[in-house]
Amino acid sequence: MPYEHQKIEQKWQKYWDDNQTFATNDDTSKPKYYAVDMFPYPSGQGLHVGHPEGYTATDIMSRFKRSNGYNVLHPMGWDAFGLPAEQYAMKTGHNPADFTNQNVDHFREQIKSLGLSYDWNREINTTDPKYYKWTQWIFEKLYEKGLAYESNMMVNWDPIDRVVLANEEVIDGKSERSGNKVERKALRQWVLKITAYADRLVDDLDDLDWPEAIKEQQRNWIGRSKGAAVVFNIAESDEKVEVYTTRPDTLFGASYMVLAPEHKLVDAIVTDEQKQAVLDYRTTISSKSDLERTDLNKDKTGVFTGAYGINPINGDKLPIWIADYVLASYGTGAIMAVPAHDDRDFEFAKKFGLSIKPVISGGDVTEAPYTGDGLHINSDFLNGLDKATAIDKTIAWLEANQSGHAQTNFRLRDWIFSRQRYWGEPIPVIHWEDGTTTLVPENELPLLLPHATELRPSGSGESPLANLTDWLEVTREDGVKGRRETNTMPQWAGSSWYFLRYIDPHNEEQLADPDKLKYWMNVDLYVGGAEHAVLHLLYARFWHKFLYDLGVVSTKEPFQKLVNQGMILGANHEKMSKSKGNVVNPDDIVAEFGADTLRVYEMFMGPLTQSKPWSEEGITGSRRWLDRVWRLLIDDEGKLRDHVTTYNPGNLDKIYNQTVKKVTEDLENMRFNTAISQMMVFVNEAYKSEALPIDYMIGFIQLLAPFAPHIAEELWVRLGQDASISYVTWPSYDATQLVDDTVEIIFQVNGKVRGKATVTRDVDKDSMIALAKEDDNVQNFITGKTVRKIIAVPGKFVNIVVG
RNA sequence: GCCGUUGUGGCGGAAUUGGCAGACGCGCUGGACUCAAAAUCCAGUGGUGGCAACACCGUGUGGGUUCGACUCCCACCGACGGCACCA
Repeated sequence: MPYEHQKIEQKWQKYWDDNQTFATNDDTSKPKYYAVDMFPYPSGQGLHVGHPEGYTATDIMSRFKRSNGYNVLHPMGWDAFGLPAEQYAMKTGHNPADFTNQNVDHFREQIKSLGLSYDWNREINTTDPKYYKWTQWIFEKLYEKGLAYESNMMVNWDPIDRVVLANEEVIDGKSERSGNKVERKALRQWVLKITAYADRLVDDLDDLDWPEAIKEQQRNWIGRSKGAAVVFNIAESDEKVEVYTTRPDTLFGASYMVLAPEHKLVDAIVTDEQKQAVLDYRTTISSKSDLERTDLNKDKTGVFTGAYGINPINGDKLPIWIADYVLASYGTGAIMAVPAHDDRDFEFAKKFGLSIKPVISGGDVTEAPYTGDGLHINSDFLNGLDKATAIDKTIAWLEANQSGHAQTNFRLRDWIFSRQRYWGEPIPVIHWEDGTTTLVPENELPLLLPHATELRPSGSGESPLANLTDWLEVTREDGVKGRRETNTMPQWAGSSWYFLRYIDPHNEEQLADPDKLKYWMNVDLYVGGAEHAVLHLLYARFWHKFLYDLGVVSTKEPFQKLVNQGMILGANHEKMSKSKGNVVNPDDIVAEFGADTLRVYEMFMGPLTQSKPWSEEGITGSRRWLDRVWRLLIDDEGKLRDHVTTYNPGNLDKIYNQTVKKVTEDLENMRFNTAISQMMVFVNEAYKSEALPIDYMIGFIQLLAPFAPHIAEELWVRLGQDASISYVTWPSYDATQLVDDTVEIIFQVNGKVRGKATVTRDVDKDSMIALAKEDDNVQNFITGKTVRKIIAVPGKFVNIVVG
């Protein structure tokens, strides 16, 4: 009887469901293992072959840990709010909730067909009011602690359709949908003060078991820098400008100043002659995106304001310019320009004929800026000092003269938390006509998203919720009228804490039970795509730290170990996409070859963390191997083959024990591709053997089970074992079987292999050298030459150096 | 431009601590089975030369360290991903 994957996979999936094999309890007597996949956005496209890669990896680890006596929590859920649903709803006139639920059902069915050992009783959905009640609750806590505030922030604005656009909806400065030219416009937004946690978000990275590259990206994103704030008085004015610099030591070299065009002080200091030029300049840059202002335009632009700043250290009068290379959102939105020692300032100074004054020796600043270290010149009391000393001395001078102070800055900006969208968690806030703002009382949460039959833009830049007057307008007991917040939360909100809810998903009283949180946190393994390296992981860490401060969770960090799976590319080595026609649908693979084949193939393709191309031949190879495993044990009539016996002639002892060792170690390190390769070697050896000792077959099936659980369960019972394999103790190996009495050693001459010999394991150095010298081929290379040196490592090799 | 990742047979990849480069799979070649084919099983398979033993070349390129380098160091080139003119 051939290997019938469809029958077998259906049978065991039903068995696991009926027996609740993977339902997890809070048995705290066992060590715990918490494995989480980054939950998917249930798009209308359905599952992609990239999804099962990470899911299989965490599933293998979960199954492996169950066999090793761990209490394993392995859940799945849906990140189901999001822009595509809203766009689709606008286009078709449907409510996003309806087809989102259909998409979720489709995803669940597809994921279940892969035989993943999730505890489906813990399934969560970010759009479920029982879930988002707690998302709203966290927001309210943030608000109460002063970490959520309203502020005018720049957004992408379509001036004709009067809607706010996401960055991804803006293509070449135009709206993807309407084609209208997009402007930057300041709009009232809810903002979360993530910058209050900046130091901790950097410092606590050190203890995490994350890829170094991801940690580095987070550090760069947060961008902590140490420098100084310097205050410049403005000539013929009472105003002052504060600038931020990482190089206060170059203060004597400052030759002009630049304010961001949006800087508050510009209007106050601009002279009448320059007013029009400043206005015009602002207009030209207003339509530019950040990208256009920076990367796409290498040619520096700017306008003189007519005003001058006074350098506190030497009284120099410095012209004040505005230029878009200075950003309002970083530092103080103003800089002192030292063109001799900064690339950008140099370029700007050259273009506009501003003076360039060297204050550090080492380069030729008529040619290029010098940014290296060196002794200071033209700098009064700093002359002759190096960079570090001069920085300290300048800061001391600034502080003594009330002209500045040491300052740490972050590149990280506060998190714009509101979206002008319908399909998101409502922000539980009411704006009253008396000018006050209050939270929706905690006992009234969740604030439900009202059902909308037809979504229309509000026309005011507000979300479509502004059209729903019944929901929008509220009246207090004292008759004061109010209006609900029409902004909703971003998709990042629900995904910033979902791994906590899995721990206690049905709790109506609190976000999750503290004792359960204490037992299960942190997440021991978190797997997902590298595209979330910064934003999602940073936001989730921020919320977690906030919840830690509140005493809700007892750990500082949410994810102890993080692994990023690589991308699965199309057969042409390009990213899979509909337009390229290289998309592979996992449903087709499961139907034709089976889920076990898909799992084995995706794990065998290469290291989990690397991108690798899909191959049609590759998948058939994996299927062929599972066929081979089946036929090794089962004959044409569907019976266990007679050569599976209790008699052990010993010829498989070594390879079996090697295989158990290698697969176990590879699993511990998530090296799935080499684990599978070792099992293939074992099967190849088993095919050559007359007798197959049943104990070895049982052990082998256990090794196979995490990778290909359905076929493993089936062969397991056919080997006479009780169903099911999921919690059976992992096999061990006999280390004494791994060592041979003899070893093969190699003979080298000048580092090149010239011969080999088989010797007893405990052979000594001298006899190895003697054997080497006797070797015919070695003699070809050493006779007539002087032996200069001999290196011998017992049991490994002899290297004779001749010259 | 900057940052990150990455370069090994025809292809995916292995070599975990500096010690036989190419495990395993795909593909290809040959054999067995078959009337034949498919499937399956067995064997071979980095390149060049040689009947062979074996020799030379070979891990993106050029240098270096070392008895010995895919592995360590320096410089460069290509591919992929991300993006901040961050003062």
